[in-house]
Amino acid sequence: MMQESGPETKSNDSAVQNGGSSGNHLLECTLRESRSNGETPSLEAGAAELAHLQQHQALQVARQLLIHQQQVSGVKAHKRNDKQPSLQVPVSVAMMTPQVITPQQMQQILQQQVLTPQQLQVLIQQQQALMLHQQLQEFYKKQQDQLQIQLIQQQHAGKQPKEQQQQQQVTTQQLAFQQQLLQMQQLQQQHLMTLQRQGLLSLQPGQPTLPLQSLAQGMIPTELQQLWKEVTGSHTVDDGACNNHSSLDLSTTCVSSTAPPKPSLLINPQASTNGQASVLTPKRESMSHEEYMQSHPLYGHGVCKWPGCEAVCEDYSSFIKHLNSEHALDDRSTAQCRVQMQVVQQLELQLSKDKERLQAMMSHLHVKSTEPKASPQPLNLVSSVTLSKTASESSPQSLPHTPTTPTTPLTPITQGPSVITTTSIHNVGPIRRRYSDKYNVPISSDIAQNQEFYKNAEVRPPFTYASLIRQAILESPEKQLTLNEIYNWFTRMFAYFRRNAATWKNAVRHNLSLHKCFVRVENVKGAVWTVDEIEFQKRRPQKISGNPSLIKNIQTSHAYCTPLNAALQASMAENSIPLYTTASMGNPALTSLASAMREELNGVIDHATSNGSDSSPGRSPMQAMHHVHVKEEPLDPDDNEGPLSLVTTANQSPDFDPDRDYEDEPVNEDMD
DNA sequence: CCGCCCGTAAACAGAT
DNA sequence: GATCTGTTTACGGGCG
Repeated sequence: MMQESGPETKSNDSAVQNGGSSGNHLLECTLRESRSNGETPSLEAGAAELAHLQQHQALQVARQLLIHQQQVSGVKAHKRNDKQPSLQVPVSVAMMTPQVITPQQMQQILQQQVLTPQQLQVLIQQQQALMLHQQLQEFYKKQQDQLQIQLIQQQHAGKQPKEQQQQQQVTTQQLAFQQQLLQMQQLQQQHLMTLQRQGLLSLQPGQPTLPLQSLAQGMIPTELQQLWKEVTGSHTVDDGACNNHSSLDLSTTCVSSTAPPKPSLLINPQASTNGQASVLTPKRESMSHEEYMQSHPLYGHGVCKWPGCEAVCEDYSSFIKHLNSEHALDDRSTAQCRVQMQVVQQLELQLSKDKERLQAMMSHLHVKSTEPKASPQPLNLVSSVTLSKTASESSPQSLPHTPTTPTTPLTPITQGPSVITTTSIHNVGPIRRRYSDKYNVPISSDIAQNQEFYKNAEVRPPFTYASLIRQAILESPEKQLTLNEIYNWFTRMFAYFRRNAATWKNAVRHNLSLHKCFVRVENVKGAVWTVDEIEFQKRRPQKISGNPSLIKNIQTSHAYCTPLNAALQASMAENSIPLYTTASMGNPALTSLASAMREELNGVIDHATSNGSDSSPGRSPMQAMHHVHVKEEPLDPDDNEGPLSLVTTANQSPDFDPDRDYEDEPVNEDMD
């Protein structure tokens, strides 16, 4: 791991001359930056100076809020790098440099493999936040310039008039400034709110300050509160320990932080006078021990945060009193606690699912995660995901990755996000039929479109051996292959066939012999196999082509033909969690999370009316999947044409080493 | 229930 | 003799 945050921070520190040794580096830096950007060094007019000071203070407060969101993960990781080493470096890099990372830089980071999936996610989110921040700063700068121009104009033009006039003018100016300040603040608040709603703030894995309650309060209060009321009937009772633990568990699970839970980012600076929030602000040092101890995860904004309670408690002691009286240990609170645990479990599950997804995505991009993987033996994607009937105990370790990831990536990253978002996911349908034969092109187009996916994810292709063999032969220049060449095609094209060689090779031979469509042709140097297309077309009578119900045979039998999204979808479905996609970046539909929890708790799946969205091609892959899952859309045999944008290189990627001895991997390797 | 398809396992034989 | 190649049989699951 590279440790770039150190020098970066130091340079910033040394540059700060204005006595701001409070450790608030980012704030200082940002302010310094803004100052150096457009600020006239000296404004002599007293009133104007005052106004400017006010403006600056307001800006400072506003910026503080903005910067805070970056600080939370960045600085904290920096300060407690002993606790969060994994998050420290890249995040700090991103945070210390108030710039949006260029695609090249991002790619470099990816290629250097310094990012864990969590870090990557954090980074992306922070980049978005940063971009917003930059836009805001531009706006502020303009505003500042405008203000300064006005100030200077006032200064120069106001020399001659009477003092009274001047004062009046100053007052007017002040009012105007204040209005502008207010406007800016409001704008900033709006941005913050937007960020928050989009989950960019509170869903950051690196942000240790937003446990579930914060989510509930800050994000979708009505949803969650109502959910609680629906589930629990009403509210009351318990000592809060259980709930507390659940939330803490969640937070620690998510971000490995021991920081006490705190309410979500406070928009209103006034609200920061509430003791809890001070942890997030530069005032933290000044917070007394007593105040700190009064930061109860169930208490915030003068309200009891026990789910469904919302009782107003004037102070901490009254809250404690309320807690002990209303939320004492009894059946109801125990039940609530259980529900809360379920909520937390679902969130954790969701997290692990997203981690898996990220892993698969990164695998697809040939990016090896630096995240430590405890399991030495490569776990099949399918086995780890699809077979997750016991997904609740699926550990993040069982993440799918490709141990046989080719050593020479063919710059797949340059293909951009469209590779992963649209194609692989859409085309590799959840309830994938085994494309055999008759469906004309699907197999070739599917393989071509998902080439990278199949090459790197150990997912069984949803085709029969016969179809695959035929495809291999037809892809060859002379439409003929030796058995060994067929083997090589399998291992080259599909990561899945780099294991259990004895099994699938036997199957290949079996199929070659069994099906009349495969014709063995004696050659000078041995024998080659060709395809008798007529026989091949004869193989399957017409009945299949019009029968889409075959599509389930894989999922229901061995569940090995379901590629990534299918697996995830299945896994999510099994756990009644709809996928909210973080891959779509920007709108992780939190309402769906709430509805997911509701479903989980009620044991009812009723998504059909969730958004009433039709199956427009513009929907996200996950939405599409969800749609499929919910409505059991019959799969059109031609459905794989979809909004595909992945056009992987038609030529075969040389990222597979045919000399490598894939076939000698022990068969029992996956017998775990 | 039957027949078909498919995947898997395995026995066997011939060639290298 | 070991391995590869090719054939054949058997079995079980899914599905119509």
